Amino acid sequence: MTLLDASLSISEAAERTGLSTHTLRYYEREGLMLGGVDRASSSHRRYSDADITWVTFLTKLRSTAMPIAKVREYVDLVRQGDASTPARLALLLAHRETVLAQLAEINNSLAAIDYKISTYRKGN
Amino acid sequence: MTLLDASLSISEAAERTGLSTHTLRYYEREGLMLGGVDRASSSHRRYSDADITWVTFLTKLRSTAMPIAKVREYVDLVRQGDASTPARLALLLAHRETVLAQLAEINNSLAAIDYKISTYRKGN
DNA sequence: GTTTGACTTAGAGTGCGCTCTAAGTTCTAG
DNA sequence: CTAGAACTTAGAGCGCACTCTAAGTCAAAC
Repeated sequence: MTLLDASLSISEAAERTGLSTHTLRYYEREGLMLGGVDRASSSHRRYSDADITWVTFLTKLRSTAMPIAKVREYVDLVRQGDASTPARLALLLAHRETVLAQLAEINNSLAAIDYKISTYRKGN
Repeated sequence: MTLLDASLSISEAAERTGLSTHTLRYYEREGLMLGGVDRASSSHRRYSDADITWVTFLTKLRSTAMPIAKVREYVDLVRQGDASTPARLALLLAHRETVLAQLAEINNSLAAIDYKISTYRKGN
């Protein structure tokens, strides 16, 4: 098996993505990897650049509170090939709206917190 | 018992705060109410304006991902009276930093999602 | 070649924040 | 006065996203 490509062990992949090895395996079990992750020596995982790129994007979806189930929907669309591009676009646009709503709510709450901070600074 | 004050039943309080009655009772059990909630007829809860104001602020803390345990810390400080004002200020300022970090991360992820959206629009 | 540590699996366990249930009590409308 | 809705409690249950465990296999260094 050539290791000349940029493939990584699971612990290296964990380090590069900021996830734990447990979480990487969990995501794979949950069907969140686009294709199967390659195996070296027919057992240890080898993460390709494409795998890392995908996991990185996946963490962007997760960090904007996309549920695992919706990530899986997206993955299923990707697996269906080019024909699903409009559906993927629609899914991401819908998610974008929920992210904007999140941001609005957090900013709104932050304003209330800042107001309270200002009252404490003034000495109540 | 006078009902001339603006006190609300738990279902009215739920409606005004956007929480469920279950959640309002849960918060109370968890020690997140500043004082005990008044009781009418020695059993049913009556929420005062101050209670509603507090619950509203509490939801701002929660919607910015402050854990229940930290909200309780804040509540405990409030119960200690004016002497705890500096500690409360410090707690809120620290939380403010985590909120700013949250916002930065979400915005960063949103940029990646927007980029992906743009590739789908261009036809990959 | 053997040790040490990283890897494998299936499945159990955890922490958080609710959410619901059951059995009983109280309020309100007619 | 009575029916039905809303309330009470203590405690069990749930959904999500991990996180860990156990028992075993594999690999890199000596």
